[in-house]
Amino acid sequence: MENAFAERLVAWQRDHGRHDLPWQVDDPYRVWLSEIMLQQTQVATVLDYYARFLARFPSVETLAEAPVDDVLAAWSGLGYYSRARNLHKAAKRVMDVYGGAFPQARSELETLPGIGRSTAAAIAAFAFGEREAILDGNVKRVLTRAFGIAGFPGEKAVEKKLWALAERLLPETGIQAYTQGQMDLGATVCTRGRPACIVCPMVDGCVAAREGRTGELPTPRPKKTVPTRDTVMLMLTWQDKVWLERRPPSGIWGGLLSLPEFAGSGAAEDWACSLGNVDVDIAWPELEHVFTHYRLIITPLPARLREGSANLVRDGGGDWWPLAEALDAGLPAPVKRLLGRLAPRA
DNA sequence: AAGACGGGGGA
DNA sequence: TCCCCAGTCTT
Repeated sequence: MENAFAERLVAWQRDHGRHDLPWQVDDPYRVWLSEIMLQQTQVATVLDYYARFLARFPSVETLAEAPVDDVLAAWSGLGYYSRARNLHKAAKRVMDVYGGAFPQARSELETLPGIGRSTAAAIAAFAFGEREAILDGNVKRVLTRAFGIAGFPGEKAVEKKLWALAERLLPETGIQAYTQGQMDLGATVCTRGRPACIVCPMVDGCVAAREGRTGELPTPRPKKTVPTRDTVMLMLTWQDKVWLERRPPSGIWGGLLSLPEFAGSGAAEDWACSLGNVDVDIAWPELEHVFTHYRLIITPLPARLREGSANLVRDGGGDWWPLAEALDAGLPAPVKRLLGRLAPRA
């Protein structure tokens, strides 16, 4: 083999990789089962389930003949239960279409339910020695770091680049050791949190190690657009005072003074008007406040109490605050902004 | 308390 | 074709 990457990896796998995993056997059924279990689950967790599952369903035939509920029961606790349903479907297909013998080609394995490109390649390589590239989370981490590939690997263009690279790096021989080596290196050395670059066989050419970027690579998934919540804040004034309420000690703005909130302007108006002679203004333009986990859209609704029950009560309590005093108290930033706009006319 | 994980299925 | 989701574990 002429590429140093594969050469080093295979040598490392021989000396430091894992050789005693129960699915490192010459049996496509066991290889397949392990690859499905390992899809979203780590080795340590899989070991137990794998042994029990195999005891209950020792062959693709017994699996195919079992009721799907039994399969799900054996899977119970592993999560992602569609994996178990697909496993059962695939077992039936292997029996019906292939007479119980797994197909050998990656392309054909890929047609079975629950088997995508990477899983198909892993089965083809481990069970049949086919020269196929895998691209699971471990490989993505190793490749993005070693070659300094930025951009979220789930993104189409980045993933395409990684697949091309993975195929280019494939050795001519020793596909099992090479494939296992990538998985082992990613799982035990090139880990997400604190990669052990000091013992890594690839550290010499590694872009991330050289440039101190192991913390940035692989590029994390872009933050989900945070959900949006809407609230109406009633800016109720009486003489030169504003009605404020103390927020609960925990949660957002815990313990701060804030304006009373309502789900809609209707609810806010209803409450305000129940207090007596109240003028409700037209709502002010919406105010957006961004938290780490959601966006809050605030509709400020100004209202003035002319006369009536100034000793009003709302659950959670509240008080009339002279505007100047309120502005000095602990207030959420957007509430302070709102009260600031109120001040000139108070 | 949030992100990782591979494939399926819906848009 | 692309994007979002799922269920458990790890950090």
